[in-house]
Amino acid sequence: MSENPLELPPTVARLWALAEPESPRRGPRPALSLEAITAAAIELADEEGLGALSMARIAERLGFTTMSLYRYVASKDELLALLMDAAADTDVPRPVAGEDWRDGMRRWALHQMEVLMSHPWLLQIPIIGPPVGPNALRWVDAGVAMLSGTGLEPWEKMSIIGLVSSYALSEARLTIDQGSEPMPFGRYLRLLVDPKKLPALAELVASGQLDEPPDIDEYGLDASTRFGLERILDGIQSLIESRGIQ
Amino acid sequence: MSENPLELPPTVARLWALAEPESPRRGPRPALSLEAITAAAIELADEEGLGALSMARIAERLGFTTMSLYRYVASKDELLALLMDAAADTDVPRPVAGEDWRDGMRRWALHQMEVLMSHPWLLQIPIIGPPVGPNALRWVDAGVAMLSGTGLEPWEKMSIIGLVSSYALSEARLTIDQGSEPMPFGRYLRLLVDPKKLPALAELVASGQLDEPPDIDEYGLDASTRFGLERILDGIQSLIESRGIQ
DNA sequence: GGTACACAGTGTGCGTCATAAACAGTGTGT
DNA sequence: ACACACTGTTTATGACGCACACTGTGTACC
Repeated sequence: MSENPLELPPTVARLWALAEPESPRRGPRPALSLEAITAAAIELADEEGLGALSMARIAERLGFTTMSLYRYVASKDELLALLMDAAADTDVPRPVAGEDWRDGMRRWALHQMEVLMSHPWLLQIPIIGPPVGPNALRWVDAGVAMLSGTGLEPWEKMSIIGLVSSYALSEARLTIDQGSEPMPFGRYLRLLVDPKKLPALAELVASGQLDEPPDIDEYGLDASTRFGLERILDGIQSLIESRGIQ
Repeated sequence: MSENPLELPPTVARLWALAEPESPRRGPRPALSLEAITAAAIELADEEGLGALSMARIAERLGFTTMSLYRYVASKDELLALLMDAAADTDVPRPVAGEDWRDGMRRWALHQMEVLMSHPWLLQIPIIGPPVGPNALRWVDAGVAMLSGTGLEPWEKMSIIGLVSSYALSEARLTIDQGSEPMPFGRYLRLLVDPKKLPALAELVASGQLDEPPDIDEYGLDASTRFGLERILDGIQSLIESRGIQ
């Protein structure tokens, strides 16, 4: 493992060292690598979910013993952080000629949800770190690129990236969770909402609209998710227009 | 434990049974209660965080042995679901005369973030269920009440509640996580962003705006969080105005 | 070329965890 | 009076993350 000249926190240093090959050292050649470990872990999680992702199970899948993994990662938490970035190692949506910022941002968000939902276990990882891995920053850069030409301030662009990302994450999580819920939300409401105690909500329930089966699109998302995204994009558009640009 | 005439999933049934006293049964009087268990658990989590929240530690705090808790909850996961709803047992912001929908929604969101941030361990709970507990639905009802008079469709109101809630949750989590991060995000970017690989992001970094210390308000929130919330509210406003109401 | 050293991988064991199952005592129902 | 349902306890299990010591391997140094 290379040195840490930037004095980054250890996990972040390891995230970035992934991209740099090792120089030869004393001792036996490593038969394992961090890449192999993360690949096996992702495969296992994809097949059996986060609950199956123990150090022992990962090591077994690689044909090694549990403790050997600790030569490569400091802890399981560090491995999880590495997995989050590794799972984002996909093609990133880039601006297309003639496409406006809004269509670009929408595409960026939808694609992010798609990636998240292709690894549902990602959504259950109990730790959060800032999105500073190589892949995470590639995604951020692509999102920022979608906003070029909007005339917004740098800090505003960064906030927008955060807003849209967090929406993508929340909605991906919600979509996945609904898939395993024994009862649709609308039915819960119908059974539980007492008009005397919850009058505003009871009115919505009485409309019957909350009972309708979700209208699922080609991304696996429902109308509510699309609606929320458009509201966010409307809000950003409102700000851009107030700047008298575009 | 009372019966389940509505045929709700077990955890949801237990969430709502909290509000109904037990009729006398055979056997010794229970010396424990679900209320006592949840109160002790919240107290322990508030003091020591989610990591300290084992069944053994909760039982010890109550002066009982671990396995006794299982007379009251089916599993630790069920207890966590109950805790999520119990922690939301606070005063709920209600519409105020003369306040418009936008101010109401902002207040609703900010107050939600405040509650979430007062129990940071809530943000780390690895399971998600739909917000169908008694307290969760009280909050939802209050949010819906803020939207009365907007002329929006019931399903649209429900989507907006979801959008604003998920934003509150995301931002509360982000705020808490930043508090324990060894390095500010701006500094990570300055160290890691190579203009050749990440040109759009590098431009933002070069502006210097991402280095500025966060401007924290009385809710403990930064400018970026407030900005994102206003964009969401702008988007909703845009929709309401497009309906020719208000 | 020989020896010291750093390294990779293994084996062992620890403390902690959630929870199954059996047990003992308690209070009601018949 | 006895059967039964209930509360809380005890005992034990399998699983987990990871500390630490050990063995064998390949390089660095003299």
